[in-house]
Order: sequence, then C-alpha cells, then structure tokens
Amino acid sequence: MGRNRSFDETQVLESAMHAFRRHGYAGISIKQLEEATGLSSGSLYNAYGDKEGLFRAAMAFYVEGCVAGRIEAHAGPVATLDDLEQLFLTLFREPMTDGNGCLVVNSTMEFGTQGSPAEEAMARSFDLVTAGIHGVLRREIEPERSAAEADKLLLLYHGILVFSRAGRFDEGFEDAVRSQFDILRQSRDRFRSRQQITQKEE
Amino acid sequence: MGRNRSFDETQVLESAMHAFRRHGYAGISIKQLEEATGLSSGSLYNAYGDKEGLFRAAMAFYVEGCVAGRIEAHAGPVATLDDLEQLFLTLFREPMTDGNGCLVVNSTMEFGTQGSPAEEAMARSFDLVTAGIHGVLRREIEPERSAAEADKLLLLYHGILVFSRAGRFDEGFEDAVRSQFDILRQSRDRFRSRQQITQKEE
DNA sequence: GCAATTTTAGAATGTGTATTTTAAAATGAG
DNA sequence: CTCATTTTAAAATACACATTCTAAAATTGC
Repeated sequence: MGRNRSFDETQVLESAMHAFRRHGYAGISIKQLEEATGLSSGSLYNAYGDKEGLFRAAMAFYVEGCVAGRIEAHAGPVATLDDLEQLFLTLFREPMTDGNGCLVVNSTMEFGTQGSPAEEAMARSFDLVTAGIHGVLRREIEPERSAAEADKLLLLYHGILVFSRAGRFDEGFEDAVRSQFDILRQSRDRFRSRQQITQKEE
Repeated sequence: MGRNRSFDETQVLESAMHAFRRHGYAGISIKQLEEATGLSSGSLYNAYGDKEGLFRAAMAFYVEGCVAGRIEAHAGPVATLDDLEQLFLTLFREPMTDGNGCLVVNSTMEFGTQGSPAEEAMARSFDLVTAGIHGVLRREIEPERSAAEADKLLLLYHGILVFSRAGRFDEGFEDAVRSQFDILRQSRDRFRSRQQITQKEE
C-alpha cells in the first residue's frame, strides 16, 4: 500500500462539476480543470483515467448528491403536492441562480441521445424526476388526469432549467409555478370530497 | 468585380445549421464543417471570416427561417388558442424528431449567459416566442390569469425542446399539451360568456 | 526503519485544431 | 479580349489540446 490521496475528493468533484456546468464538456480544457480543481493533470489522470472519466465522476456526484437528494426530500414516497411545489421553487434559488444551469440538462443538450458519456447519469436523473413527479400526482389527484398533469409538470420543470441557464429569470416564472400548483390543489380537493361521498354511500 | 460564389449559400447555411444542431459549437471542427457543407475551409473562411462567423450566420438563418416563420404563422397578431396549440404540436414533428433539438436552445445551454456568440440570435428568438405566446393569451383569456398562463406555456414549450434533444418522446407529452390547451379553451369560453353578460347589462 | 507502492508535479509528446498563406482558376466589367 | 478581383483548393503554420512519461516525494504495512 502506497500513500493516500492528499486532496479532498468531494471538493475536487464539486469544483469539476461546477466547471463542467459552466463551460460544458467540449468547452473546457484539462488546463482549466487543473485550475478549477487545484490538481495537476497528472493527479487528475491518475485518479479518473481521462477527461471523460472525470466528467462521468462529476456527473455521478451531481446526480447522487444534488438530484437524488432533492427528489427524495420533495417527491419521495410520502411527499404531498406542497412538497412537490417546494421542489419546483428550489429551482429559483442557489445554486441554480448562478446562470450555469443543471449539469444533467446542460449535458443532455450538449450530447443529445447519441453515444453520450453522460448517458447513464442522464437516464438516472430523468427517471428520478419523472418517477417522483408522477408518484406524487398519482397519489394526490384524480387518476384520469394524473398522467397528463405529471407530464406537464415534468416539462415545466425542465423549461425552468432552460431559462435558468439563459439567465432570464426576471419574469414571473415563480408565479406561474404557484398558479399551476394552486390549480392542482383545487383538483386534489375536488377529488378528495368526491371520494368521501363515495365512501358514505357504501 | 471578380467571380461570383459557386455554392448555394442557403444550402451551406442549412447544412452548417444542422451540423451545429447535432454537435454543438465547441463539439464540431472545421474539418467536419467542410464535410457537412461540401466547402473547403478556404471558402468557409473567405465567406464567413471564422468559425464563429459561420456559427452566427447559421444561427441567424435558423432564427429567421425557422423560429420567426413558425411564430408568425401560429402566434401572430391574429392567432387564436387553436393556432397556438398547433405551434406546440409542430414540436413533435419534423425536423424536431431527429433528436438534434433546437439550435437556439441547444446553444443557450452550451454558452449560458456570459459572452455567447449566440447572444443576439438567442435574445431575438426568446423574445419572439415570449411575445407570441403572451400576445395570444392576452387576447384570448381573462387578463388576471393571462400572464401566468403564458409563462406556463413558455416553460412548457422549452421543456418539450429539452426532451426532444434527450430523445425521450415516448411519453404522453402530446397529450399533456392538448390537455393544457383544453383547460385554456375552457378558460376562454368562461371569459367570453362573462363578457357577453357584462355587455347585455349595459 | 525499510521496502514497496502510490501520489504528485511538471516536462515531454503527438495529434487535432483553427487559421493563414499560396497560387491557380474563374468570372465579371470595361 | 483584357485586366482586376474574387473564389477556390490545398498546403503550410502555429498553437492548444488530451494524454503519457519521468522522477522525486510521500506514506503505508511490516
């Protein structure tokens, strides 16, 4: 056994993640990644193999640390409509306000579908968000409308991430989100009272 | 005056635009652009100055030819909710189904806000779409809800472009769009009948 | 403390890149 | 036709890039 790593892996991955978020994969050089992480290229290559390896690690770090955590907290198995609304409202706060967007969505747009080094992380992230949103709506509103409303929210969510990256947050997007959730809460209340009536009849 | 260009400028810009759409700006090389356009680098540099110049030209070509035309047709000064719905439904058809997304949104995600060579084209395109959608809703539904509903549609629109690039169109997004426009049409009808009542009272 | 093994920093390497230069071919204007 | 000007293609250039190599420093297990 030789010596142990002297750098903080979490800190390096976090720096790399922010650098990729800002410049994209093709748009950043190893030299810039050295500056961002504070590591020399030798150490980076030793630890992650190559640029793609570092990118994959940064992606995984982002998905597990950032996406999975937020979904679990706001769209987990017992989450309510109000919790889900909070998920959407977090998109208007740090770190999304720095104009660098979401690493997963940025990378999706950079690579598209064909042979992307981000493929697994992308799929996992989309699946997490999709399952989270659909789960909450399936539990909360009437079943006939739940799928379409969930897809709407899914599109809304990713639309917000586009405008986050575009630096166009001046408009009333937060109001739009609240207004949509108000509508969903009305739908939920109608659904609940109808269920109560059905229950009484039995 | 020397000789005239022997290549079809429209065809070259269209090829370049599709190449940028597919690979991004940083992700494509001059050699690939030579292959895509059929021009030698000499001709490309003579005609467009440099890679960035060609990119700007391709962006302008896309915005004026693709975005502006679609907005005018489906969200112009006399467009209805049904027209606007058609705008959204075109996103599920050619050429958006090729998995290469929209050049403007792709470039937005690649460059973000800071000093992007796509800045003018981006701003123009976002403004066109924003103004088009807001215009239709201002005319069609009740004024108190119009802004929030327009922002919702704006986010929905760009969310669709994300999933278009992600190649994840298998889901019921088209239903989600139709369902949202059904709701807007109900809102419009309520608004209209309320206006009629007010008119009778006078 | 010794030896094996890993990390590390920096120099070295080769390839790919955008761009410029060159010279010949083409073509419009007079 | 002729001349000036432009396009064009291909070679030349210079630089940036990802990656590998080298040798020294560090650190663990025994």
